[in-house]
Amino acid sequence: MPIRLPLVEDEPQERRDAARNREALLAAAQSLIAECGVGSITMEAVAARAGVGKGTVFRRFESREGLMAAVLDRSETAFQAAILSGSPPLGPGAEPMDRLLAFGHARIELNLLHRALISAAGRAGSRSYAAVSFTAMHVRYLLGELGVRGDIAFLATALLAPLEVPILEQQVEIESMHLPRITQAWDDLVRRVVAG
Amino acid sequence: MPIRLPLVEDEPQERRDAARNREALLAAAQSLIAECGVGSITMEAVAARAGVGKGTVFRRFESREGLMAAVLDRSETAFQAAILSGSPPLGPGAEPMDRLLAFGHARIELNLLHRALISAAGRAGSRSYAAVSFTAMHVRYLLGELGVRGDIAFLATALLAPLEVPILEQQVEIESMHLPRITQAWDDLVRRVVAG
DNA sequence: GGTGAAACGGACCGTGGTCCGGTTTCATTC
DNA sequence: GAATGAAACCGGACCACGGTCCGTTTCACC
Repeated sequence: MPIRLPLVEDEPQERRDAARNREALLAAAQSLIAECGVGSITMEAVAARAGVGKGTVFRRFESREGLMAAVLDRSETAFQAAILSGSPPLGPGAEPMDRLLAFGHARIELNLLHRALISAAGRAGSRSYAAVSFTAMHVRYLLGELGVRGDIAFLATALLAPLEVPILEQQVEIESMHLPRITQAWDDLVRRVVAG
Repeated sequence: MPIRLPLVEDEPQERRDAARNREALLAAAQSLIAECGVGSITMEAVAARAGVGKGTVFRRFESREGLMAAVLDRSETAFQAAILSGSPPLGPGAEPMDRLLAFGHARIELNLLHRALISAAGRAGSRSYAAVSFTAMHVRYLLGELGVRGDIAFLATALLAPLEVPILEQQVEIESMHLPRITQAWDDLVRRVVAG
């Protein structure tokens, strides 16, 4: 029997039933979302499908937003992996400008694809510390590589802000903009910002 | 007795009791918000203070968001008036660039000031058709005056997006940016976009 | 198998939102 | 200026769902 060494990132140690329940809950949530849509699933339904009590759901995920954020996390992780170690131009190896534009296009499509889930995740979701951090850091890094002068942290935020779900939704639904126009206009914005 | 001519903007005619109740509800909401904060007031409390039933609140304002949006509307109207007919540089008379920068600064401060209310108003609030329309139209107009080429509708949105409450909150609370830095960085963004 | 800590579950609560029978208001008519 | 009828409004009981609480059960370790 292996002795459990207390490593650096040794979290408070998740019990086996807890881990099983978390997996069951995530799977239940995912399948229910696929069936009924994000908006019309209830926490009680998720708990029932996972075969646990409602209290357990809130113990694991804090809130509805927390659960949604956890579900969202899977695809978001894949996206991060594509950036960190995927193929160019999204991944490393391409010119910074190409990477930046590729990033924007991917982000737009992803945000539109998961907009219901992202909205439901609210502040716990892509806006959460880790996700914002990663996304913002990546854009900041690319802006740095491009030799952009000025308040890079704010400029990164400014480039990302129009890609956020509420704004994208407004463009698509109220202004009747379509995807090609948005991506093209965003490219133009990037070039203006980079050109300085 | 004056004959009621069917004017162009003749709405379905609000009954006197309905008007009275709407005023009472708005006043009640405003005072309750001032006392307890936006987050902790309930629709029932607003109804009680206004001396009406809960059903009436929802009849008049559709939803919690709708009520918040209605409360917000007052200061928002004043802001619009300041732009349309106030003194420069916010109002007409100044150079377009000065007006644009003044607009941004005012918008930032207003969004931070009313952030709780704006968030509570959600999609029914400053994001609503009329408000977005006005704000976006004004920025588009100024960009046009400045001779900016390109997709002006998108560029206006892109300039406005980083001023939205969730992003502003993120900057202030997580990134620890302070107001002067934000306004200065936004000015820089504007100049880059206008310079093309 | 004993023990303490952690997780479980479902009854319970508060609040946003709906519904519908009763009431008020207002234009019209006399 | 009183009667009238119908549309609009009112109110509070009611519902659904997110979130909490706490007695009970399970787990990991000894």
